[in-house]
Amino acid sequence: MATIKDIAKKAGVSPSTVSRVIADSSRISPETKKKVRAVMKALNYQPNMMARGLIRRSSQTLGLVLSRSAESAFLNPFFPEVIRGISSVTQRYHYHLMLATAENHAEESKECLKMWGEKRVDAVILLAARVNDELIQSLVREDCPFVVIGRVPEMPLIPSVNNDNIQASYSAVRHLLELGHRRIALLNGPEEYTFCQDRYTGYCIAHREFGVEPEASLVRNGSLTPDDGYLLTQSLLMSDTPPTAIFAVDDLLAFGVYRAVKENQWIIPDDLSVIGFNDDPFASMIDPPLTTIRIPIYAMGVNAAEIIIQRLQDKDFIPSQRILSSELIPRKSCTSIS
Amino acid sequence: MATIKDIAKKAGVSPSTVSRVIADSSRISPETKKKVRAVMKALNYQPNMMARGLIRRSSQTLGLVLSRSAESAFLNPFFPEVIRGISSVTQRYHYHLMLATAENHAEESKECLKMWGEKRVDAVILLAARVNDELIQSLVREDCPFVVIGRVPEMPLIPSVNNDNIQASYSAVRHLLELGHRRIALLNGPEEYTFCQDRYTGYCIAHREFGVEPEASLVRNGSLTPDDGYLLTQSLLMSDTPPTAIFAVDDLLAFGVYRAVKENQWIIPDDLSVIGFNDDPFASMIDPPLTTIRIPIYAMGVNAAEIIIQRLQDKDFIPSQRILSSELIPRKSCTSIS
DNA sequence: ATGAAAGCGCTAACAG
DNA sequence: CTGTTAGCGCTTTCAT
Repeated sequence: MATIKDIAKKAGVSPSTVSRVIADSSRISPETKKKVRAVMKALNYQPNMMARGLIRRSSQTLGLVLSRSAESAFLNPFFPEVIRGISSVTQRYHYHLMLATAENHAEESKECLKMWGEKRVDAVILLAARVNDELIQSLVREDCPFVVIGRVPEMPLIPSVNNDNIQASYSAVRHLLELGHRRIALLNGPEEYTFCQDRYTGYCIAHREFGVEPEASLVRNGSLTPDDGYLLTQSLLMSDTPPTAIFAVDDLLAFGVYRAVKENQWIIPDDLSVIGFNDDPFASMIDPPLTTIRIPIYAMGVNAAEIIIQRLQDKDFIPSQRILSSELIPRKSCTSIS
Repeated sequence: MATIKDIAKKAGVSPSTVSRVIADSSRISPETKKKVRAVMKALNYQPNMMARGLIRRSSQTLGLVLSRSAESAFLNPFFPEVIRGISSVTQRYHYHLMLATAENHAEESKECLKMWGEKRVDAVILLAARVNDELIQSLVREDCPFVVIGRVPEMPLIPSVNNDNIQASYSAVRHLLELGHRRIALLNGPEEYTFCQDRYTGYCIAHREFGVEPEASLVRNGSLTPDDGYLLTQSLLMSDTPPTAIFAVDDLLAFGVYRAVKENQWIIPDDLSVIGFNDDPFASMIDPPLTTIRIPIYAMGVNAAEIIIQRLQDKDFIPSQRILSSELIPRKSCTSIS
């Protein structure tokens, strides 16, 4: 492996000159540059990032932290898509991406802090389904630049990117209310997830706007799985006054709804309108195609990476909290009430 | 940030002693160790990996390379799952994982070679849907340790992990043949993907074993999408002698088959038996539940990481080619021919 | 059992 | 415009 010294010797200059050529310093004569670059090419020289990073105190690397819980929560489309978004930016800025996975919250924090402490990364991106206050505190304390994808405590200004869960949920429920529905069930995920809290909030706001008081018995929590969607729907349909519509905070839950409905010989949308969330690939394939909400996952990755890289380059860049808007995708699973 | 010198000073020893304590050298007295460790804890010391890596010539990092094309090919479950498998191993061995994504083959190779050339990674794992001979050659030439997930040229012994595509495809088709089917269509993916070639091979072997010559008109290629599954099936069903069974090399294709069949008022499995591949989460949710093949994605990640880390630790460890077996998951989409 | 010194490959004053 | 020098934080002979 050729080092800067090898290049220097072969080109008949000093190592510092080579270093300056690498940095494309303006105080090196064009001829020298050309000569040095020729040698670099000939020897297939590539700077050693450990040496360079050591002195520059930068690894040009971003860490992405996702706990096992986040993986299962955000499930399918989220994970690859957000990474694609992040990568597109890291590539553009010649940054790199390091992944830290963990089985649980404690591990997650440990891994993350370690990456930073060992100087493997210049900053981290947190994929946070729930508020991991402890980690956030530590990161702040240790002076590690970071950005959160998800909702964060509002008081201290923590850079973050999120989709508009409240607004999105509001539009879904409003859509149902406008179709005349008044008994709208909410199939929600675990309460500790911030996006579930937010989607619940949107559900309530829409109701109040239409002068309808949200009914506690119509709000159910479960895990974000088809099985729980199925179970929850079963019990809902069995009740004395079943809902005429269901808003599921995840398409996977909605798929469970479909199964329960079919088993009860009901028809979607005639007997029950359904809206999901996420626009899972299967949402358009199921019968009838599921009305759902599409969130800008790729863009969230892009924004998160941009925020943090900007923060890294401008020392006094003020990182923002960005909220990206989602989109209601109307398909065939909703109808107006007769 | 505390350095080894700070620790040394505070503990009243030399830097080299601290270094030995970190390495848990046997030639340091227990008391000294205890004392030094106490100081390390007090100052929250963490070794700087750039410095350590520079001298040890190792980043303790694995690179994972996946091209844009691979992402869309392996689609959904593959990506997160294989990463989970890899991570479980990297964590165990205190390695780290760096991701390199790219928009195309050329970029992919460039990024990969760069990670290695700059010494950001000690080795790389290739997620290869098609043989990228050029990259493999370069890696060999540059002496970069690597392992491929997918099929590789057999001649030079390249460490790799793959699932048994031929065998898996063979069992699926054999299953159909045993049920009495003789006109079995193959919905295949792009021919350049090695796994598609292999699944075609398995298809042929099963046929020959049953004394049936595979019929060219029953073999169709498309992209691995529901849309192409739909289109291909349409044309198949329209033909004079439609198949009685379809083997789709990906569940996504199979979902398209379902749509076409339904549109033609046929019934699965009564009028047409269907087998998919991958055991996508939806395979069990669709109606009727899809018989499919489950491949050990997580285990493939584990094996790939293990092979390469072993290779890194034992200089003369001979890396193997491992083929992991898949499993036919019988559900409700197949029946014997009347 | 511990310390001193050299150096991994690079950058960045400081000279000239 | 270019070279010399001094480290970045760590490991590792080589002494003692």
